[in-house]
This record gives sequence, C-alpha cells and structure tokens, in this order.
Amino acid sequence: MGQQSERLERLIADQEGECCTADIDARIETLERHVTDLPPDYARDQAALKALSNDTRHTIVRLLAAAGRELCVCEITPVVDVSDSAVSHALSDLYDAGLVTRRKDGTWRYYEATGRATALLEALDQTREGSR
Amino acid sequence: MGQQSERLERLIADQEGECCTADIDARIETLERHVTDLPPDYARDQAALKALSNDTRHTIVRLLAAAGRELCVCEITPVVDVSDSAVSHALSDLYDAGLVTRRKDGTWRYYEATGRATALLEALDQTREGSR
DNA sequence: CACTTATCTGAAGAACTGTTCATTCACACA
DNA sequence: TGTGTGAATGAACAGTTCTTCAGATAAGTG
Repeated sequence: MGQQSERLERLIADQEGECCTADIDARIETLERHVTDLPPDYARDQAALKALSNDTRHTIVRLLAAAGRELCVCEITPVVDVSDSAVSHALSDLYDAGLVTRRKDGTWRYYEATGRATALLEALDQTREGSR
Repeated sequence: MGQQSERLERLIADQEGECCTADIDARIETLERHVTDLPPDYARDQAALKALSNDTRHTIVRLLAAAGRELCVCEITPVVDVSDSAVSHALSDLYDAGLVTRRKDGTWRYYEATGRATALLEALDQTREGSR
C-alpha cells in the first residue's frame, strides 16, 4: 500500500473526527485484506470476460446458448457476418477462455457453450436495465 | 443468412440421411431465429464485460464488492498499482458501463459496485474450476 | 479572494486486438 | 495415394486501448 495513503489518513480523520492512529491502521488493514483475498484464478476470469466482450465472439456464444446444444462450425458461420477464418479464430479464443467445449466428428467440428458462459449471460440478462 | 449455407446443407443431409429440403429449411430457420431473438441491449452488455476484463478495473470492482459499501477514491488508489489518473479513468469507464455508482461529498467522491457488477463476479466465482 | 487538496480530463504514444488473405492441416473417400 | 472439403493457423495491418503526463475543475479554508 505504502505512500499513497496520506490522503486516506486524512479521509479517515475527516470521517471519524479526532481519532487515534490505531483506527487508521485498522481501516487500512481491512482494505489490504480485501485485496489479498482476491480470487486465485484471476487472470482466467478476465480472459473469459474479454472473450465475451467482442461482438463476434459474444454473438457466437449467445447463439450456442440459445441453441442449447452443440453446433457445427458450419451452423455458426452463416449467422455471424465475418469470414470463416474469423469464426475459427473466435471459437479458438472462446475455447481457450473456457467458454465453449470442442468435439471432432470426422471433418466436422462441434462447439457447445460451457456452464461458465451461460452463467455470465444469465448474470447479464438478469441485471439488464428494467429487470431486477 | 444467404450464401454461406451450402456447407450447412451438406451437414444436415449428412446427419439426417436422405432428407427433403423442407428439413434443411427448418433447421436454417431455427438458427436464424436464435440470432434475431438476441437481447436488445447488446452493446451495453459487451461494454460491461469489456470494462471488467481489464486488470485495473477488475481489481477495483473486486475491491468494491468485497468492501460491500461505497469507497472513497482515496481508499481505492492505494491498492491498485497505477497513477491517480488511471484510477480516475478506470472509475469513469466503470460508471459508463453501469458497474459502479458515483456520489459526491465535498471534495471526496464515493463509488459503489452495482448489482450488475456483483452478479457478474458471482457468476465467475460460482463457475471457477473446481466449483460447480 | 488566494491557496490547497481531491479528483477529473485530454492528448499522446506504446502495446494490444480483430479481421482478412494465404496457406496448411486433417479427414473421407474414390 | 490423390483429390476435395471443413476447419485451423500465421502474418500483417488498421483500429482500438491503457497508461502517463500536464493541466484543469471544484470544493474547502484562511
């Protein structure tokens, strides 16, 4: 934490009136604990969110979730308005991010949304303006 | 949908054996409906996800969620390892994305995680590898 | 009103992303 | 084993993003 906390000390003094340094230290410690308690697999969370934040990838995941079953690449390509190659790149990114599963069957490849993907979409759906 | 569907027609013929064009059209129509049924406020969803996919912003939101109360900017700055200015930009982005609320009190500014932010974090927490 | 403090804003440049084109891989089947 | 087809990969470039620096606001204080 270090040097940046001068302002914070002033805030706490401001809020709690004349208070002792013990109070200030306790507040700072609590904040620090929040940070050290951060989830372990942090980078992976962000990768999942980033994957879903792109239009092509987001559309693909929405499509897979709506279908509720695995889809062949050739079922996905026609509905997103980019090249085959871009779809392939997108699916690969989604797979790396843990948002889709992948299965081969001959020359066809099937992809399906994971629980993590549907959980994130549900979180969005349930907190869209007007809901909840 | 258009031209990209030749491959799809081959897939369907492949899966359903000798089948009539009616089957093919029905399958294509179902896929198209999934896309037209996509949520309305789509771009806003993606903005929220993108906002949370950055390390600085993600850490800030985790901190706010862990605190469970509004925090002053000066309580946030010390725990993320970037300049004051970057924190300010980050908070502004999060506000635009609907992930935090904002309140003035004199020269202090307070931010708090919204329901949408905590819902997304929960979705991540509940689907982290090992859970669920 | 001048001065300090907390936060915000805009510009700028390095770093990163997303798409396409060209090529390659993998499988099926004659 | 040669050919055709579905899908993946790599390079490249335009577009976007993230951070910092410098300066601007806005509120509190003397």
